[in-house]
Amino acid sequence: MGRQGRIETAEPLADRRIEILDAASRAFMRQGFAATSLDRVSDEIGSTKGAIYYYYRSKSELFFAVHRRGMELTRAAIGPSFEAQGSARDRLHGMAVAHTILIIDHLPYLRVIAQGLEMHLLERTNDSERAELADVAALREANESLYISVINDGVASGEFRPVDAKLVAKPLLGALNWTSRWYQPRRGETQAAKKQLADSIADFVVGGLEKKR
Amino acid sequence: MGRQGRIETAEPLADRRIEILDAASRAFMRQGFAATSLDRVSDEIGSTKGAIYYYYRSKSELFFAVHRRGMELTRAAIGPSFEAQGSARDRLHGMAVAHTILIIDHLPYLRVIAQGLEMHLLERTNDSERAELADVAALREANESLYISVINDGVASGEFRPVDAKLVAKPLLGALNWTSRWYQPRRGETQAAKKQLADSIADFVVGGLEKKR
DNA sequence: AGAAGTAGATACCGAGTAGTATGTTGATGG
DNA sequence: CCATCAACATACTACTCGGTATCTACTTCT
Repeated sequence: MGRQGRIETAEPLADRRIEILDAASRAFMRQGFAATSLDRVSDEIGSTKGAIYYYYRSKSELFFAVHRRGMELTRAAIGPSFEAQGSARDRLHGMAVAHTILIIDHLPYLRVIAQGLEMHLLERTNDSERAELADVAALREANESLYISVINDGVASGEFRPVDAKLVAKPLLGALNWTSRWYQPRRGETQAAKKQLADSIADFVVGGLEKKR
Repeated sequence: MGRQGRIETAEPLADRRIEILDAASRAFMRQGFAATSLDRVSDEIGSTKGAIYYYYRSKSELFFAVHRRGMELTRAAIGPSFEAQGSARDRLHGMAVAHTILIIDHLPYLRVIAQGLEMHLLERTNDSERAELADVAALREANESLYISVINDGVASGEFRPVDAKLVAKPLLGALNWTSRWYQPRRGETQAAKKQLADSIADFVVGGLEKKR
């Protein structure tokens, strides 16, 4: 078969597209969407705006692509623990640990998606942008629904207090996502140190649901 | 005594300044700092840029003023429960409830401060702005330290698990602040409904600290 | 070698906007 | 009733930045 000249249906994002996304995520993380110029994004990879516009049709499309990738990374990180066998408590704990370590390891993407899609994008926007926005929002909700589901499992099994899962998922995700706001990368931080941090946070969110007695 | 002609030493922010701040907080909430033009802020009060520049020297100064007011509102909201007599558990619960209700009732300010001072303001900034930024950051830390303090009280009294208070305060505040991101004002929401929501969230964060046993 | 496509670079335009300089109006005090 | 000042409004400037139109170097296929 040799090399594939065709694009796979899964379309694994060409290297250059990822390089641009990485640069964009760093720039958006530091300055936010509105304050980031495409010139600065392209500077980040020693290139010019032309390179970006070759791969993305607009600034918003680039922004959405960063969000999409962040959501997909999140889904990939928490999925395994969600699907694992075991108690709801352990599954949730695993999800929270994986989520937190993901934030540490991919801070730019995760901080950008934690900032949220700024709302002015919702206002004056064309159809294709509106569709992409709905799409990204769906990915976000899909990830949230994994948490809701495991919370409900824990309530059903009696491991957790009887809570409104949809409601409690909000502060739970807040506790996790907040990490992207305060965490500052430490040079040479060991994997064990990351794990310890993630465990602390996971203990906190799981504890918020467990029965007392 | 009649009406006071003098400004109090505490300088309770003249009405017009608050009106401008309210408008600015709404605009910044919707569009973020960079994407909000001062023309739009002044439109919000049926005025023009001139009015804003009469009271504030720059867009950043206005932004800082919104932050400052948000921090002060927060401090005023959580202070009483913090200083109350009683168990650490109850004090923390009271702080979390008050904090959440504050978010609901003053969403624009609280969402703006939850978004954080965008970092590009830190970069190319003059001395006075740098000073204001440090000032607002100090207010934020002061509020956080109230939470840290009550967590430590609970650990000392044995009510809470032995945790690193400074670390655990992060997800705790994340759980609370996140409310400003997902909460959408409900017309005619009763005080009881607000309280119920706030209780759920407070239960969650307190539960994250209590001993299971 | 030539043709055609790929992967950008460069130059430019028009819209939006922070900040400023100056004009205007109503109230106040003498 | 005039001068002054507070509280803005208006007009303008300088600059940034998204988007586009055009140009160029390199590669691949024939």
